[in-house]
Amino acid sequence: MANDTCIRLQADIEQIKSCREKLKANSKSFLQLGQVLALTGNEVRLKILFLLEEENELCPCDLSDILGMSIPAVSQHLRKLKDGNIIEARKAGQTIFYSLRSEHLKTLRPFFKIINQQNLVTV
Amino acid sequence: MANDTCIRLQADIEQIKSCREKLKANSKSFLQLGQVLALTGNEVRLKILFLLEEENELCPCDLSDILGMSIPAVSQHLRKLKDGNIIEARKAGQTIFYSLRSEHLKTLRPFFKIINQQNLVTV
DNA sequence: TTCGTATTTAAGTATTTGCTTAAATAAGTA
DNA sequence: TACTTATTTAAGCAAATACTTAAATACGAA
Repeated sequence: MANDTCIRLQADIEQIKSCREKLKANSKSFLQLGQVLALTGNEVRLKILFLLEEENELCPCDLSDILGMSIPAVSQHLRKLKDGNIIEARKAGQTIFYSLRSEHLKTLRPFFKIINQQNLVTV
Repeated sequence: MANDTCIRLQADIEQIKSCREKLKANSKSFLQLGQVLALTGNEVRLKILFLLEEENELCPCDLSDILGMSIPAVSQHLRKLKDGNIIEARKAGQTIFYSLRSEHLKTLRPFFKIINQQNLVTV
């Protein structure tokens, strides 16, 4: 950056200072929550998470069929969710079942609630 | 897509059908919520929303100063949030104050709650 | 061992994102 | 009127994203 003419003449210096401190105090939260929201902020992944909540567990192959997209595409989304510790894998023979991890349910539940509520309203 | 060998032999056809219907019934929600989450799934924008909740309203110039980034960069984030109907603008002379729109507070509140809770836990 | 199924990984590519710098608006002040 | 301040817009670009196809891995059955 390094360019442009600010801060404002009438800026409230105390307010700005206080805001900076709030950001600093919560920096960890912003990073962590931001990562989770970035993962859920994709329609395909949001659908996958919703389906896992509904069905308990699903495999890449079934998800591919449900979502109408290629298996590698689904697999890559699953990997991101797994890397983000939002889902976990259970192996059963040659099929792998994915399910939600309980740690992030606190964050995810409100989304599912909104989806289900809007469904009621819309119908 | 059109490639690859699925659906699974042991797939539960009824389950797959039911999942497809659930997605269809909620398609509007997935689109709308997905868009909101995509906007919040950026650390800078998450911070902006958090600050607007805390301070009620802020202008691009102050945000630029608080966040330590250029004014055009901030302005472009604000535009996205405004296009997504998450924030609104109030003009006061030559400065423009942005604030959260009440419609999406239902979606956003849980995030702020998580941020504040984690802060308590971490400290 | 060979074959088929389920999944992942890798490489390639078009699109999107988030910044930069420079220029354009818009509003108040001298 | 010209000048400063606050903001937006536009163009350019590097990095990230989300898919594609092809190849690799893992497991089970014949």
